[in-house]
Amino acid sequence: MARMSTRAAGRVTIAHVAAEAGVSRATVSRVMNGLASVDPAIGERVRAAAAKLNYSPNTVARSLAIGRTQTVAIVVPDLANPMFQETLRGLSRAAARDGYRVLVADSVENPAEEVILAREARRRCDALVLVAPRMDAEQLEALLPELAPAVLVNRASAVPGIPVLSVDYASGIRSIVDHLQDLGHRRIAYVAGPAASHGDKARREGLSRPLHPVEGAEVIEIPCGAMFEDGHAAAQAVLASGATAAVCFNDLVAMGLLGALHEEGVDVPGRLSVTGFDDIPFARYTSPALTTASVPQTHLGEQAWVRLWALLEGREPEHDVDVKPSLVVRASTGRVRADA
Amino acid sequence: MARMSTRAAGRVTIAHVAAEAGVSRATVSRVMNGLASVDPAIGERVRAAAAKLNYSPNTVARSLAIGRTQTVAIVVPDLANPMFQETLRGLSRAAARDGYRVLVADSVENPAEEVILAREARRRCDALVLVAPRMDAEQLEALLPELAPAVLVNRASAVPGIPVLSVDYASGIRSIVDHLQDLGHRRIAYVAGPAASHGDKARREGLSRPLHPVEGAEVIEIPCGAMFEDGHAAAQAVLASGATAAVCFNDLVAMGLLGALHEEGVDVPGRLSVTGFDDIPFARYTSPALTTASVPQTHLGEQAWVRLWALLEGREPEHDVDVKPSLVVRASTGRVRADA
DNA sequence: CACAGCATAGCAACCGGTTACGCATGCCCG
DNA sequence: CGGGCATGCGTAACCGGTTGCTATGCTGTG
Repeated sequence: MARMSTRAAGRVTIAHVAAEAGVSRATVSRVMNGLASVDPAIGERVRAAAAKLNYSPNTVARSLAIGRTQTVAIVVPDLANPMFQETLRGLSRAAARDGYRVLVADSVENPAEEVILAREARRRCDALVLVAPRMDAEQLEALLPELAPAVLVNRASAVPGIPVLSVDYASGIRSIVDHLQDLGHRRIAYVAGPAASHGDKARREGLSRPLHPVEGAEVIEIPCGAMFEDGHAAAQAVLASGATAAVCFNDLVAMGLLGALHEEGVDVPGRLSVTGFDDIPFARYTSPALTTASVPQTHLGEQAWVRLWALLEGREPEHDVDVKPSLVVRASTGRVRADA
Repeated sequence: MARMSTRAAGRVTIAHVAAEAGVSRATVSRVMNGLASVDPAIGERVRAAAAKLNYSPNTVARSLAIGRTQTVAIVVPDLANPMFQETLRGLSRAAARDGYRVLVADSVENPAEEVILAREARRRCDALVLVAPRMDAEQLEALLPELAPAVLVNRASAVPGIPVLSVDYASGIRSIVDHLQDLGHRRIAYVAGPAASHGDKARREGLSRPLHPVEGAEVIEIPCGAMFEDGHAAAQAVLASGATAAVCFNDLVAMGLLGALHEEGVDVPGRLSVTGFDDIPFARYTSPALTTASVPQTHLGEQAWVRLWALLEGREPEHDVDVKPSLVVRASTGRVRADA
């Protein structure tokens, strides 16, 4: 049985239009692309023929001929994660403004798959945005050159020609810790992320080098993860740690923790202050609203496009970006209690 | 200056491999596609040549030749909305399992743009998933035939050959109202969605035909919207209405409302019960956890793929789906207070 | 031993556009 | 009035694969 396909049975091609208008295919092509040096009268005849036949050019054929697909790919580790969704959205909207479309590939948190996907996605498109916080650094360096033009989001690398958009997690964490210490907190729990992740490593670094060292300050580390459930499950350990504040790996973990604390009847921030990281859209609407460090992920997606666009146009891309997250104080943090 | 492009300077083509292996391009093609009737020895030589030259076939050229792109498009009104993100994720993962990739197009809530986008996206791909809750019904019917193969998500239509995956919003709302009435609520506020949307119309229908009519029951309608801010802004109106329960258009509105109520110090569910709709991943982690009607959007995305896949393979797609949302009772609803 | 029949690889057309090049036409100007 | 040049369109090659048809060589059989 015949497969349904792009090549639908009676699909009208440029040859049909040419015949209808009584000109050559070349002329039709020139008219469709608005190229100069075609007689206005003929141009009109061609447009009329195209309209009559309801012609629209075959994108694939065009791509093959001109060597560009007008499409870029983005590879993310998990489409369920709000951060990557934001990046995708920023990229998609920015690219759309320049007439480009976006192909998504979700590696479902599988680093091995990620390499395959990146290669394959890149081959289908003109350029690639790679978001791979878990990928082994060495493997990444080896992979990057063959992906160009490409940009790397959310982690550092030093491959020439590959723009990097990174987030200064350490500085973000420091501003959070600073804020908590200002409120009098001394014993702080770090509800940690996935051990293998670049982001977790960077956050630890921030914890170990406080901005304004304070007498008697200490950080207790609590192994956790990156999702709601992880935060929810970590509640007991956090409470048992004797900390007066919990600095969570990200907003999802913080929300999971908040949920568990609410179920336990623990007062936030009275008994325990809680902070997140990322400032996902939902962070503003938790109860209490979440204090967090804002990472402008949508903006990173847009900036990724700006750089890809420069590379595609043969221009020099703008300088790399290293965003400093900004502290957003909401209701989930408060002054440490006198009796604590 | 030469543009960077898919056609990189020294890109190795099938002709190079053929030359290297001392065979024709046709033979290389057959080997690469694992077609029968090629001498094992030659097959090995070709594979060796391909490996040596690091050859990988040009996807665009292949697509042109075989008339398939192995890509499907999805058009959504707003990539920031968790519901559409879920659909995208379900689609993307299911399609990936069958070797297909997904192109996304975000109409940014612009119905006019939506039509253009859908046409264009469809032309680049083998098939289309259309999520267009706001699009005018007449326009939709006119558009659908030329999009085939395609499936329509989240709304009804009767164009033959276009599978539909719809959600029975009315039934979902009825189960929520039922639940509230069981808890003793009589005066219920409906915090409404966008007037133009298909979903809002369907929900109203559910409200007007309760499952188990109850003496003295009444519904007060409060105009609102579909986002956090809308729900947040509607808090005063809800409180002023004298209702003991608020049925929100969706989870986002409910979360906005919960946030405002928390700020006002209003006890939920003591003073006011609140329900959402959709059961987005965050609904479980609000405080209090949100009672809502669960719409399996990821599943819809997967089912969309199953049907597209059938159409692409020339098979008869499975019957249409009309999901009945299931009530998920959490902590944001409770028995009406005696003194209310 | 001759010939039918089959397995295998190459030729060439094709997918549907784009574009370098060349030819024909007409205009300007010497 | 003729040469030069600009303009405008068609011819054909090309993008990089796939595939129907055919030619060749080998095997098996009568």
